[in-house]
Amino acid sequence: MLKIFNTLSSRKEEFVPITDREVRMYACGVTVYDHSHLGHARGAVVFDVVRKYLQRKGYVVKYARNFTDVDDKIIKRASESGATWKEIAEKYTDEYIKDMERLGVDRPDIEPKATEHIRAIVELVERLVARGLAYESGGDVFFSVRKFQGYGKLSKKTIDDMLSGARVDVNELKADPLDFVLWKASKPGEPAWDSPWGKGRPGWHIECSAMSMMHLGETFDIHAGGMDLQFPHHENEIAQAEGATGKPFVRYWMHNGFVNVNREKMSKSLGNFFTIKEILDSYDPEVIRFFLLSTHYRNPIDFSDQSLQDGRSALDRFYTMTEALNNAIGKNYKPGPYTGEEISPAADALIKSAEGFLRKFDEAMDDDFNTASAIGSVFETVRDINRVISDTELLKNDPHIKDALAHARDALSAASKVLNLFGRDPEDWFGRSRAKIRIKADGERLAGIRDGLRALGVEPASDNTLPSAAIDGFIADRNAARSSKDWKKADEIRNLLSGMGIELLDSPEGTKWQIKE
RNA sequence: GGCGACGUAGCCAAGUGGUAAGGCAGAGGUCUGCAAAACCUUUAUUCAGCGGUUCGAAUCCGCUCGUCGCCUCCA
Repeated sequence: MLKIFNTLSSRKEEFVPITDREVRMYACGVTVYDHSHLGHARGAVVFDVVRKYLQRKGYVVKYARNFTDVDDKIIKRASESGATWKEIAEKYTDEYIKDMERLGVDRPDIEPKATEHIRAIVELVERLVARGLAYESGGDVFFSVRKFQGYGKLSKKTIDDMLSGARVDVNELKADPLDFVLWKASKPGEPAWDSPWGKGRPGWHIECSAMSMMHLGETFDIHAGGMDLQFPHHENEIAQAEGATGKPFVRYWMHNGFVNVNREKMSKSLGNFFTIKEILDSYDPEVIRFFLLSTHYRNPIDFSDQSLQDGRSALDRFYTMTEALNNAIGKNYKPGPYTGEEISPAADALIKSAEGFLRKFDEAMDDDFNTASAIGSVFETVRDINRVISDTELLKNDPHIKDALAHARDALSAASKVLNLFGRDPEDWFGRSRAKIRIKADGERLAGIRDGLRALGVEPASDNTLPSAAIDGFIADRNAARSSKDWKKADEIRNLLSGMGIELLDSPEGTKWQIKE
């Protein structure tokens, strides 16, 4: 039974969708005025996993995530840079899509943009005006917060709290300081659309109410976003939607925690943010995804190089196992049909472990998408598999062990589809499928490496790269040295490659190499 | 000031009433020309502190301390 922590009730609730086998969900995306940072990535990755897990549970998921492509910050950015607001929005929309793709986030089914839904937005504002919940003032249209029963039910605030909270927006056009804007009159040069109240543009919260209801219906299942969107953004969305329809807007509200830096929220205003692009310069995208999923989505997660490096080591462990497993039973080996014969204890234990793993994985995910716990179970299975493949006698003599290993691999693969982690070919993870190796060194060390390579008969390119194929030659040289017990030369070659970040691994099957970042 | 979250080993992190998952790092061992990996053993008698409820609490209740977030655009 899937349980979801619902912000509305502040507790875990059993998930029951409105329509039997269908789930309609909406996540607040980004305002496209700048590069996206790790914090933005967290929400996208987390809700991507939510979507994939719902699919594993057999639901047909209709998933929408918006782009806010008209907004004060975009306009400001445009006036600073000389580009048009549209160019700014398009540039960062494209960039976000690319970033997310690299992080293994699938495109949502619907990616609505505010500017493409002006008509729906205007209609929603009109409905609110007609119902007496909104009023026009000087070309702006405001929502009358006090007229909406239940304002504050999501963020657990009362009207009094909000007033005593301190800073109230001073705007003489508002009838009440608590009111918020639905439609803004445009100043000359700003983006503008026709409306019953004159030329204007949408306010900050109305687009999400309008677009989600248009694509998913007036009541839908899940609405997600960052913790900081709870108030005022989502509170206002509820007021707008329920004010207009008189129906419940959303069944389950989900909010993800922040990415912190030194225990403080990563944010533009603090200037302590790392863009996805720059982190991808130093880390494999899967490392970032692993890092973001290694903590429960509602807890804060502290960003540091150390955490990322730990994640990389953990993934190394996983893919080392995968490679050994592939060597042991073959990459494409599938278990045969069960013929009814008695199975050896070792094989039986491994099959039970694989089944136990899937059960634990689903239990963890059923418990409000506990990816951290789910990943823990993955590594328990990794150890069980390693235990078996390190026992060469067992591998050789047990007729059932290959099938058992294949079962375990299948179980992991089911989990891998949900997390979109652990699913790559080890060749790719270890960097062997790259065409070129970059020598990460400079100064004297670089010169030393170049000399060493030249001595072995390979001239590095001027951009300090060399073709991956050259490594095989070095390995052959070293193995020739090893067979004549020329340990000194063998070690020289190992050290030379190690100096440029390439590690050689000897095994009975031969020597492999991998890049250690 | 109001509302809320969190505090588990050297680090990261699960665990919401039944006696502390997992990852990283460390130590010893097996294997190995060296190295790496893997495996075995080991690393929290204890879950910020103090009280309380209970046969039993990291888990429930109260208080204290500490950290953070929202209340203003923010994932």
